[in-house]
Amino acid sequence: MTEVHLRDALDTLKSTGVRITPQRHAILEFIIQSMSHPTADDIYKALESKFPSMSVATVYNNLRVFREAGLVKELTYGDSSSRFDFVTNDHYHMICDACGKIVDFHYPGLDEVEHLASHLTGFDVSYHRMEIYGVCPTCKEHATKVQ
Amino acid sequence: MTEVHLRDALDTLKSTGVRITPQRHAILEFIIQSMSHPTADDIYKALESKFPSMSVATVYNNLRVFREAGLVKELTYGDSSSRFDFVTNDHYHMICDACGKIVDFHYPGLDEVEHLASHLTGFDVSYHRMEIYGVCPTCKEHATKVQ
DNA sequence: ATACTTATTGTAACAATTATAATCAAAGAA
DNA sequence: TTCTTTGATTATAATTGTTACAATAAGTAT
Repeated sequence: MTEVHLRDALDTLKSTGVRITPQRHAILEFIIQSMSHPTADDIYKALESKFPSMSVATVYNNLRVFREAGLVKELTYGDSSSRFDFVTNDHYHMICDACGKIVDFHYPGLDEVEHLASHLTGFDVSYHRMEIYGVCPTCKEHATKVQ
Repeated sequence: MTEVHLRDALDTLKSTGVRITPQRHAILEFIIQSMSHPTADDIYKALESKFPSMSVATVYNNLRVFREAGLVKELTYGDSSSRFDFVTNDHYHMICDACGKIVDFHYPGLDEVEHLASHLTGFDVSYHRMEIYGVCPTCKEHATKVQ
């Protein structure tokens, strides 16, 4: 699964004339196989043993390249730094208010909402995103133990 | 309408023991009557004629106070700074990819999605947010003219 | 090989936000 | 009232995520 995604992603890059460097390959691979919506710094730290001389700027540069190619989405929440999510099929995010963990879940597209919104506002809709906030099972358990 | 909201908000603050200073009153009033989801800097600039000596820190401090009291929500998008939205009844945001304008629209709560997500992930849900992206009527018109 | 383009690196700059310390204002107790 | 305490504001320094820039390195094509 991961391999298929990676191969597709590399094809997409190649077809748009973007050179595939070892750094780019590694960053992309990390985002795809990591299920954790990493920050730029997460990626930087995860790869520094493999690429000791890689600059943070390279991570940011390439995240921008990937974003422009439509391969990753940038997620900004209240906390300091952006998280990056590999674009596969439609899914939404469940975010724990206590520990910040992000869990994906799938739901059939909210076409009806998009249509209504478009009708009400006159916008041409391109996409939407949704986040649900709450407390994850682990934090719930912890909270009840603490009491 | 605005006045009612402001009075309610001040009551909420009073009931939680938060002192209502002239700055707080002005910031709250501005957020409520402004329909534009202002940034901290927008608020600071808008009030500097009224409070020439007010510090940016005061704006940030009080936005945090209001957020903790549940009066405002912080919205973070890709762009640099957070926007602040007075909490009234459930609504979502339509955002223009071209000019960044944010337009509210109302939609009956997405209870079904919340329930499914809760069931799938085991989270206790507290709330959700959704943004729809697209191109606003003004930018559409402009784009066609430019061609 | 040579020239040309593109990517990476290292570092400086920037901008939003937060932390800190000092001053100021309000509220309560004596 | 005056004193004391608490909380708010101010001004500024520090922090942090991100971007800009110039120099170097690596590919690509002629």
